[in-house]
Amino acid sequence: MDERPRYDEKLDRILRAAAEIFARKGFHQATIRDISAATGISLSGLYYYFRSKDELLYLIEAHCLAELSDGLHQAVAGIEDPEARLRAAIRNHVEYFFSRMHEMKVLSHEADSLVPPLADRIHAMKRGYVRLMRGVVEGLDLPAGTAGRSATMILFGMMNWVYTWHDRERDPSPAAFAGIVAEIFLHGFGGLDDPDAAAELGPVGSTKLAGWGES
Amino acid sequence: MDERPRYDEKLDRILRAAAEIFARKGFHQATIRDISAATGISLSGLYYYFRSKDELLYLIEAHCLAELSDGLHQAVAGIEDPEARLRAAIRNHVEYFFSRMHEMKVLSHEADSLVPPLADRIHAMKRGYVRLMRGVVEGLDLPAGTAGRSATMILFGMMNWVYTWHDRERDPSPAAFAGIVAEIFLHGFGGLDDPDAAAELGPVGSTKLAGWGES
Amino acid sequence: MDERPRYDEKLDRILRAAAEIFARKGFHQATIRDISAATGISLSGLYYYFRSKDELLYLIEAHCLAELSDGLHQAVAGIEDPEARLRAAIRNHVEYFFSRMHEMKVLSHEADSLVPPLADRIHAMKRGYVRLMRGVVEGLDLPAGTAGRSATMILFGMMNWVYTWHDRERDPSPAAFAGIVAEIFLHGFGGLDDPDAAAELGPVGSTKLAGWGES
Amino acid sequence: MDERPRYDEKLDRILRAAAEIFARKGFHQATIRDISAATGISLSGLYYYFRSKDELLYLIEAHCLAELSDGLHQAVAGIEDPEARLRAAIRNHVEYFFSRMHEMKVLSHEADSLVPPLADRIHAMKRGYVRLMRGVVEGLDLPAGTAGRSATMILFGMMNWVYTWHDRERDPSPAAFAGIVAEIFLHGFGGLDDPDAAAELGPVGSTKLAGWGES
DNA sequence: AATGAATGAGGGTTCATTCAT
DNA sequence: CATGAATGAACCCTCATTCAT
Repeated sequence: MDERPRYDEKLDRILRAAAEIFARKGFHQATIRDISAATGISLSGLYYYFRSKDELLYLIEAHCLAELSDGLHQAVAGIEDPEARLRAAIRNHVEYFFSRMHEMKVLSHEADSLVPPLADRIHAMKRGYVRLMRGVVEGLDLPAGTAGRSATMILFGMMNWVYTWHDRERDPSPAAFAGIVAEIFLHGFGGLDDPDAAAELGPVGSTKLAGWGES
Repeated sequence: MDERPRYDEKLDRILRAAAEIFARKGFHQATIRDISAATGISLSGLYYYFRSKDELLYLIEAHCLAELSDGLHQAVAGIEDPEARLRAAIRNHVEYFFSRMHEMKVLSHEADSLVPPLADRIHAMKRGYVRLMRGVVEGLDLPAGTAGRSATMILFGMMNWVYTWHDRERDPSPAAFAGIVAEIFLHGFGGLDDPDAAAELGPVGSTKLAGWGES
Repeated sequence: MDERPRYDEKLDRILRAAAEIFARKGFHQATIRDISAATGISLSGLYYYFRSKDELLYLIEAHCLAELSDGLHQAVAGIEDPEARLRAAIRNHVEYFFSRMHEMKVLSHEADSLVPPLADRIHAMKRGYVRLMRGVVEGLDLPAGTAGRSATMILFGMMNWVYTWHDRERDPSPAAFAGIVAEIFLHGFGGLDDPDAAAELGPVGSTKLAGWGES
Repeated sequence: MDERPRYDEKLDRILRAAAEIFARKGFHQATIRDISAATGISLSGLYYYFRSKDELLYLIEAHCLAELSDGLHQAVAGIEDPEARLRAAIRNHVEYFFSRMHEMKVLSHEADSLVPPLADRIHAMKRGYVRLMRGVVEGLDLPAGTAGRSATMILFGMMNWVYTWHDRERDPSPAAFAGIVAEIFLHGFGGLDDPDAAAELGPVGSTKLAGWGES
């Protein structure tokens, strides 16, 4: 009576369609009717799978955060070297981000769109994930007094901002992008003269992005 | 005769109030009534100052982009050293961001909220500003083949993401933050053992942010 | 083959649960889901027992009216004295009302909630019952010209209104209430100095009624 | 900002139309569109005059209760004789009831349709009015121990039930009805041989009532 | 330069009911 | 007998916008 239907195939279809629409139009501009049209499920039929539009957003975000956290745990497991751990963590984040671009854009962009009951749960999950990542960052040999929090947030900025500018046909592949981010974060832009990393920076293409990245 | 009123004091009041509300609730969730209540100007009275809610967003964003670009030109004028130019450019961006946090959050967050007629003009201005910044980035001695575009976008991510996590009582001051960003971008996280930059990293405080930064 | 299942135990359970819910929330505010939750029978399973929500209301009302009429016939059978007949009729009505408070509240309150096909049958039954009661009223030695209809309706008002105010912990018992009604109707409020009737008027208690009776 | 527009002519028109519709279809079955159609005011235009459908019901009920209470105060002012006071109080109630039949039906029938914030205010007003009436009832020379509460509620039942059965073409006029109620309540049905009161009891006519009164 | 009053076009959500299994 | 899944038709309410004054 209180339980949602299990995470079955149909719910997954709905969640993916909704993520795509939320990513494209924004949560508040997207309508349940849009999702109905995209899935072929009637307006009221959708409410069998979620209780409210808010809960739909919650389901998308919670699912992603869970996968993201699981991935991070596995990615760093068994790695001792601090830099290697960080590279693995960045690679996990970036590759998951690209593999679930819609969902991650929504997770990044609609942080304030959820309200208290559900927002609290998402924030708790996010806090947990950030804490994990911060632990990895602070595992580096930090100069005394350096604030890991700011550094971690700057790292997230480097990675999460990607949804505003990255063009698949023109910009680096996920793996290359992860390498660049790690290199800049660890050694600065100068480190990029690594010929292997640089070689993966893609050629010029076309884009239809509206944000900062439409240069 | 067809022109909108000049940028007078009252319009400025409206723009600032609107920016605060758009930043807090998001453009689409904010209502003209909210702005009416915040400014004390009647609903219909507001329409003397802008033709539509979209134009209101446009006015806020255009004003900011103009100031941001002007600032950048002045900031780098006369500086020859590539690293010094970049530090100046970063400092200009970051300090303007903090001085107009509401407007810059809106500019960063509502990139897709404008539609064609007005969106085009904003995008053109943004493109111009990004090109300027990219020029500064590429002025560094870059390893051959390195993609300035990705590097520039990563730099913007480091800076613009700040609206999601920065807490004035807890996190670094604008100047300190600008220094950290420049240092990481140029020499990596290791560079932060610069005692002067590190010293400015603030102590722990309280925050009520909902995004990635609530660690 | 086309017939609804007989009035079996399970239907009775459904009817009682529905009456309680209809009484509490009102017919139109109550949902079939409420009844599903209250009975533990699935939404679609309920439709084996009734064809529509309207029919459900009909079944409740028809059942009550039948019992009410049967009771009245038996109550006055063999009584010759007009006043005694009236007292018996009132007692039957009041005691049945209290014994089936939910159903009788529904019958009293939802007179307009049924539509033509079913409404007609209920109205016919109600008419029959009212005619019976009116006959009893008019059996009294009436002053010439006095309208029995108005008097009968006033008597029903005295009795049926009870669902809006009566609090079991505070107000007279069904038997006492029936006595009071009969006394007032026959001899007026002055007649209440009958010590036996008056003695049964209950003490003050607590109530949570929302209507006229929450004094 | 918090105040509703004054009780002007247009609001009055809306309230009367709404009362008629609420009386006819019931509060929950009536739609705002019904009211829009009946008044000629657009759906959204109506919301300039009330904040919600609930508040609309509240406005109707509060207005009536205020007039009813004021009327009662004036009706009994300066009358010393207990029976005369009661007759005046009954007359006020009954005549107001008939003059505002729709509103009073709504007030009587939709006692549970309002929810906490607004319901509380209505209940407080109702309680005040009932207390007034009860005071008048208890002003009679009551036999020791007689419960004024039950008697008062029975009196209200005699009067309020009228909306379920009274047919203007067939049943007594308001004044006559008030006289009958007073007579029965004071001296019982036998008192009706008063030729003057009895003379006003109307002849038989047709009715389309669905309740108990369609005899 | 400003506003009170009004509106058309949705948007999220509910609900009685059905039907394949 | 019983149910999980689905749906069409509404319903309340909101909001950007307009226009007479």
